[in-house]
Amino acid sequence: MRASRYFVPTLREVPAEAELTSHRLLLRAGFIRKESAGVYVYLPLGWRVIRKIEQIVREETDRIGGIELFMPALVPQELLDETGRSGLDILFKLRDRHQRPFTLGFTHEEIITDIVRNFVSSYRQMPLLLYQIQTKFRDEPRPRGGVIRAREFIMYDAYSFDTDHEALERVYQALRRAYFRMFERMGLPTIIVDAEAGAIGGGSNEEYMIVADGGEDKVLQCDSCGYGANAERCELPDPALTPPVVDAIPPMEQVATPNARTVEEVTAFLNTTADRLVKTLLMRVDGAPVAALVRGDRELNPYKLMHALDGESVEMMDAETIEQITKAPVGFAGPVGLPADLPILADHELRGLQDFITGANAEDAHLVHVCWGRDFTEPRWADLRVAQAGDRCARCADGILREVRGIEVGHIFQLGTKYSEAMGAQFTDGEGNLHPIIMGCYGLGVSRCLAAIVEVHHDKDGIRFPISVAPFEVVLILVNSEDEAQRAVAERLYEQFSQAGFEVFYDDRDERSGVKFKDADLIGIPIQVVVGRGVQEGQVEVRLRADKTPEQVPIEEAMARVGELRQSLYHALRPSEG
RNA sequence: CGGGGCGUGGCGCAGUAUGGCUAGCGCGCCUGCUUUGGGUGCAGGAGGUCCCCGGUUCGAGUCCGGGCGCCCCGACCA
Repeated sequence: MRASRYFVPTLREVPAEAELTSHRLLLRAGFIRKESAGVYVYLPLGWRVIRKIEQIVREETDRIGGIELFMPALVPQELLDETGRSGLDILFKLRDRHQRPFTLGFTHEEIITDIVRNFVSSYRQMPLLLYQIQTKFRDEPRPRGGVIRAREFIMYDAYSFDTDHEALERVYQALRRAYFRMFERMGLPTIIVDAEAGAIGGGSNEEYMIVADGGEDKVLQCDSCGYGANAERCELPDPALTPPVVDAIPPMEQVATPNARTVEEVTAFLNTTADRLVKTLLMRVDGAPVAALVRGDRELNPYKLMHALDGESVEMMDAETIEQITKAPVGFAGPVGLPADLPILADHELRGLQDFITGANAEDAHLVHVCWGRDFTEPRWADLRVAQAGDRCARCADGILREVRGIEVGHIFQLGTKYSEAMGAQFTDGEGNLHPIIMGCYGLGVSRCLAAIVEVHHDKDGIRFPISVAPFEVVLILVNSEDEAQRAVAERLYEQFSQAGFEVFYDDRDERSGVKFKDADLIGIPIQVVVGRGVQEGQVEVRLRADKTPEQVPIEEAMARVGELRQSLYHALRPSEG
């Protein structure tokens, strides 16, 4: 491709809207352009990268027997009604001329299940692994970081259909390995972590994370066994604390704490520390009220509460109900004197704590010297609090968790029968009995990968693309476009490289060399061939974007040398397993 | 949804407090000359509903009211 006839709108100055490195570079290098909040144009260079990512994902899925199809972006709302997802607040909704409601596809479990329930009815038709690469629409509350979190984005989504859980486990593991291969080929170093399923639901699921400061997710990782989990999921071990002896503890007493509601206010007023305090959070799990207790300096993980009760949804209780149940304004709830039928769960860390302070269920009052077992029924113990850096690992004896930021680039789920049961997708087994199909789903953010790649591979001058996903493999820079000798050599090399099947971007523009060098570095094409004054001695310069150490090469050997470099760059990105 | 910030040629910004003539600057763009190994220099030029609507005023980019859009932090998140 000749730069003089291509479309690369690079910018010298960074648009004020961009904060994140990858966002700034993608805008400056002319890869993307914002159309609206979270809505982007992929300009020619950006689109080439997207297509390379797609191709890698295709190859790796096809390799394990995946079959590509393409589903509509317009999803009839009644399909989502079947699974109860039509009310999600992130849906873009619209109506056709007959007022029939539609949703723009935010993920495609319902569509694929609809297809499968109509065409798959026998165990002989499975296993089946279908996938697509398509635009997804989600009306995110807060789009962020360019294409990191967009409202319209490109996603790969695969769906597996099997007759039993062993087969699901097999295909899940196959995808799990295929994902690692995909990310390695893109030059993305990922870690895999346990995760929450969110609105997808189903059974076990894992996320692929790129460790990067710009990441949105908090990830905890064990320094010893490597166990990793999204902070919203991360298990903590039961510290198995021995309860203190209650005999010597003074009787429970109510003290006035005027206007002291928050942990900070109460501890300041009573001149104590937050770890002497027990927070009582009133929640609803599947709509049913429940009280959750965590130490004053800890944070409740609502998902853990939900899982402890085998629930499917969790929310904070509204203020009105709280006041009804505690007979006090919000901020003074405590476990003592709550209705007998209200379940109370406590974080197992609290087992080692007696003689604590807690809300009195009365306005402007707290209780001190409170003991469970003595002053209220012993609660049910569970892992309820949010994990944080420094906590012990739940999976090994002596590991300590550390915290990193991560960009979620993939998420794989064992769905089980959640969708097949809701939508009546059944098959007949060898004995003629009907069963719900066992499903899995597997998502990968294609456009988010573009941002993640830049987030990982850049320096002060611009992007440094791994060759596998670079918009072009080689940039050919004609230093002085007025110099006939240089131009002749560059034209000849361009011709040869193109003939030989290299993806070459030939900067033949009538610009000063500085402009071309700056642009080449910004755009990040991995191999640079500079045709400059060296042509007088019959030489051109070959160098890598990554280190820019120049190498003088005779013109007639340039292509062979570039070929070697190209091969070694691809070689470095070959997948290590599977 | 809560908090903060912003909206002026393609990009980055000044001007707004204290209303006043043809709305400025840098980059980019066009023309000519110049320069040609890291965003050259000089000269000339084009390009603007000052986010929108309404109001106050002799006069509004600037003041008042309402709305819209965008960014960041948090909540949320597939």
